[in-house]
Amino acid sequence: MSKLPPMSAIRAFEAAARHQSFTRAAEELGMTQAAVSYQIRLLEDRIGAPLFVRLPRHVELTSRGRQLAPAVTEAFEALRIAFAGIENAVRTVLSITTLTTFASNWLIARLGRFQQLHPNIAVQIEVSQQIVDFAHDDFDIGIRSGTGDWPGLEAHRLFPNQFTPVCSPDLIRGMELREPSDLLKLPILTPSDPWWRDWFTAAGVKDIDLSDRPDNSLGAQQFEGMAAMAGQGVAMINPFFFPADLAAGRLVQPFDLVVEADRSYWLVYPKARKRSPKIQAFRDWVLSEIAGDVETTAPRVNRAEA
Amino acid sequence: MSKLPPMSAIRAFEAAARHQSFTRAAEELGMTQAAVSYQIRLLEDRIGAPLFVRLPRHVELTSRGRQLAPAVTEAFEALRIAFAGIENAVRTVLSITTLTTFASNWLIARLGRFQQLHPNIAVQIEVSQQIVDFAHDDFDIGIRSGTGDWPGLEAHRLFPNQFTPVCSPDLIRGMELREPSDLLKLPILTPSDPWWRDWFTAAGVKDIDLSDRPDNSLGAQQFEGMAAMAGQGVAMINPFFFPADLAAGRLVQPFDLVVEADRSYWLVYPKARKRSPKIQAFRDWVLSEIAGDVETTAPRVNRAEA
DNA sequence: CTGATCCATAAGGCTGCCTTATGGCAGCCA
DNA sequence: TGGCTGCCATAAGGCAGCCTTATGGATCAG
Repeated sequence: MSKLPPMSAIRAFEAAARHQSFTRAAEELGMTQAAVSYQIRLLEDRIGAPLFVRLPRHVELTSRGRQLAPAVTEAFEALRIAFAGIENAVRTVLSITTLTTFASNWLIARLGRFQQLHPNIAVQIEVSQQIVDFAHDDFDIGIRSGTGDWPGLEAHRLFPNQFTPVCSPDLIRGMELREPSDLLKLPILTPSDPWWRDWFTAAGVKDIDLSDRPDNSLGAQQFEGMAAMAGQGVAMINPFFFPADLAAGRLVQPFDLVVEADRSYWLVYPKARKRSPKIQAFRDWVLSEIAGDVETTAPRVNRAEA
Repeated sequence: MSKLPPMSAIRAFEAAARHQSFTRAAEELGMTQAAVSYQIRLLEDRIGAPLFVRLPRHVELTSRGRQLAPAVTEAFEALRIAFAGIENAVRTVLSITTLTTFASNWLIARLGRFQQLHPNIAVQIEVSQQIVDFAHDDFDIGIRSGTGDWPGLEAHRLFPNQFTPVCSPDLIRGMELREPSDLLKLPILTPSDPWWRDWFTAAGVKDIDLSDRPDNSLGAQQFEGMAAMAGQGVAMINPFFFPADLAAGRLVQPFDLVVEADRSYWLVYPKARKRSPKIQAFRDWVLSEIAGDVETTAPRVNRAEA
């Protein structure tokens, strides 16, 4: 394969051929006329034949120049289109990899507001339970659970991974719930969830056995919460997923006790891409949404056992 | 029009994408792996998104890289083809602009030998009476008449522009030609040629009048010479155009007197292209052909009046 | 004849790019 | 398991390629 002449020279030629003018080409390329003249001279020396005929006050392509110019311009046009496409995609497509829980319980319902704020950003969401490696997969933003120490990643804490039982106020109206164990009198939604055991343990109720209770396994906390609001029972949920319902009283916490894992939800992205406008836009939006959320009451927190 | 990223970076990307390896790309481009890494980093920063995923022991294109690579490779392939075509044409096509006389009386008949010597060089001949400006028209070599002082052009003197009467030996067999004026007893081919007047003047024969003689105006000296060889009369020709015929005696010079203009035939080409192999080949061939020609006798020369 | 325009050329400086050197990482092989 | 190897990242440093500035020539417009 014959080696190409220096790219900068080809580029100068392409612009000069299009404009039929070194001066105009220099303007387009953001350099001086002398530089274009130099580059084209370079290319002509390399090829071994003149590409431009120098006439007073203008230049014309020689026959060889005319032979070369269309192909070169075409190639550059293809490059321009390709890079414009990429740059456009980079600017307007925001790809997010997120945990299922965060997607279904928080993100999906609010994404519309983000899109209204930034109608020119198209959001692509990939839901995945395993933490993706930004070095392996090319995502802009990730939502993940952990302790926040990922090297090379900028991490913003969203909210803790914590749980507390909630139910509809109607379900317990007139009931006297003095102790956590009183909850056992009520229907338990998804009793197989290990958080139930952890919560009762933290509440001082040991060795409860929920195994004989009917288990619906609704799958997403969002559904648990909805079932709870419908008065079907007590759900073990992360209150951060239901700030509005808790604030409005559609859901109530019979006990303040909240059990918290040492892992939190984090929004992360590569440190190197901190300046990307779309990343900033999404990060700022998520953080402001959450700031709005936590204007609900801050519950008492107990740390879960490892 | 969005500005393209630096060409050197695009080039590095193209090679790296093809090889799926920075090291291999560096080899192809004749630089180090570090340089390729630097250039690709540059491009990624410019675009604002990674193009390669760095994995242990190899790299892979990201989705955006995969989107970009084919278009870029295609564009470069087009450039490679275009430049290969030009370089091939420059190497193998030799374009000559030549005076009509030289073409018809000297060059055409001998060109076959040059092509045998250099079968890979295609010769393009443009015949033109006016001197072309190498700055205006893109010729490799010119044959022109003059004094040899053309700025910017390398000039090789081929032979003088000189004339002398010649005829077939049969035409004058048994005749006694003592003085130049004796030629007037013979048929004069193309008596309207001003060289006749000049020659007779140089020979001391003043005020001849050839205007009443039949004028065939054969047009090319080659035809004049052929007519003379056929015994049809005396032709005024440049002996350098008939070295072989004069050497073999098919044409004879009744008088040694040769009239010479102050202009000669020159082979010229731009000084800047002195190193071009095809130009060297043609120049050397022409000069050696002429050196072979002038092994004929050197005639006595008189300078023509201005 | 003067000014404007466009290109060529020379001189000079700077910075962009490349090289060298080193380190990390992971697969490979014994 | 541990050394070896292949591949890439990164830092430091230097050099030359390239660009700018300045000037001149040529031509055209007015």
